[in-house]
Amino acid sequence: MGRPRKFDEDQALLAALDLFWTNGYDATSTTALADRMGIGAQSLYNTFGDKRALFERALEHYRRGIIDAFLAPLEAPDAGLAAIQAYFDVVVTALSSPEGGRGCFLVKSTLELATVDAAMADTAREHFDRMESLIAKAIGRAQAAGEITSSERPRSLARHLVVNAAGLSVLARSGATPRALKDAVRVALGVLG
Amino acid sequence: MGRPRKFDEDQALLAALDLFWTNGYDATSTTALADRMGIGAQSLYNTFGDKRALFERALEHYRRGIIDAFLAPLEAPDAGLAAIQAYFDVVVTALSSPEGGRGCFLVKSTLELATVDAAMADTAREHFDRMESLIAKAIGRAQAAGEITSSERPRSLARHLVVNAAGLSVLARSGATPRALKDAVRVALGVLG
DNA sequence: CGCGTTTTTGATTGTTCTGTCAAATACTCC
DNA sequence: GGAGTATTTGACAGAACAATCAAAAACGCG
Repeated sequence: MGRPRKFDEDQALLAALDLFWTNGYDATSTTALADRMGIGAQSLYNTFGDKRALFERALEHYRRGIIDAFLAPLEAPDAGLAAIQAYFDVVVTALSSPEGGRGCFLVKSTLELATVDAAMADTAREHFDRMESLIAKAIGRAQAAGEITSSERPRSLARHLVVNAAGLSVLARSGATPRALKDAVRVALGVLG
Repeated sequence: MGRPRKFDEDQALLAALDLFWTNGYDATSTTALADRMGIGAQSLYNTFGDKRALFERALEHYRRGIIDAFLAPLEAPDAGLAAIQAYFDVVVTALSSPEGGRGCFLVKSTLELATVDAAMADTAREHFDRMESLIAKAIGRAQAAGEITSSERPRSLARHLVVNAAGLSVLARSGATPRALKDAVRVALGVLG
């Protein structure tokens, strides 16, 4: 039924994510989006609704596709110290890649939109809460296993690590060297003892 | 000579800063700026050049007026551990205020513009380098004085604290509670030993 | 008072923005 | 092969955008 699509929806979504990621929401025009996605304006609106809906689809895609992959080690039911270290290793490696200077898309979007857009603010809070919770659980297990000697509450330590994860994105976007990021992470993880 | 200005330049600049801070560069229209500054469009262009120049004036004002005040304790020639603690105390307090949820204007601007604007990228790098350097010096003094027991290099510890300072802005903007921010800072400063 | 100077005012430029319209096109099902 | 349906195409509407123009207004100075 109907004329078939000439483009792949996921691929177009990835192209949109890429553009939003580099330029931000406001600085990305629907024309530039359609061009980069390789489709016409009407196809964009038919398929994704409007610019805002497209952005949310892209952000959702990022959360499910990229963030979830990063957090995977921490989702394991027996995640402990090694999972935390693995997470930060992967993050620093990603931020050190040629494209890594863009930092985390969710962090960028939060800073651009959270003060004026309730949906974005909710997404941001949800994300950071989830991270804090995952890390806190891993820390609790690691403390029980004696991998971590710090007697701080798991939640406090987790909050510290979440702040560090977010800060890394900012520093990466401001041109910090991979060496500087590694340095910061080593010290940050040092508090676990 | 000539017709006198009806507005105060610094006051107008503060209004512009406030708007850029809340909405970001791209999402702030020149019309909205002129309205908030209480002047006509032509006065804006006469006085500040164009939107971009106005933004840079606002950012400069922020750096000199606000950031410098925050960093003042660290500028003292004998700044040590207490100065570092004082800096983070003030930052957390500011971020916990009603308006603090906006986070640091420089951090926000960096994430919005640094990947597409070389001048902004330079400013960001310069700022974080300066912070790192100031904190590293204070740490060096504190280590010499025995206030800090960590044997990590001052630069590594400083990098860690810079990442934390940046991360606090992100978390504040995403709605983290003052308690969470304090928690994170306490742990972050704990590495100094 | 009137001249030169600077700012304000209000209209207006040309561009870009998001989103839509109508017609042409390409498929499936009957 | 024709009917029905969904997509593409190219043009385009209306609003908002950054920036400018020309004339009126408000001062200091002679």
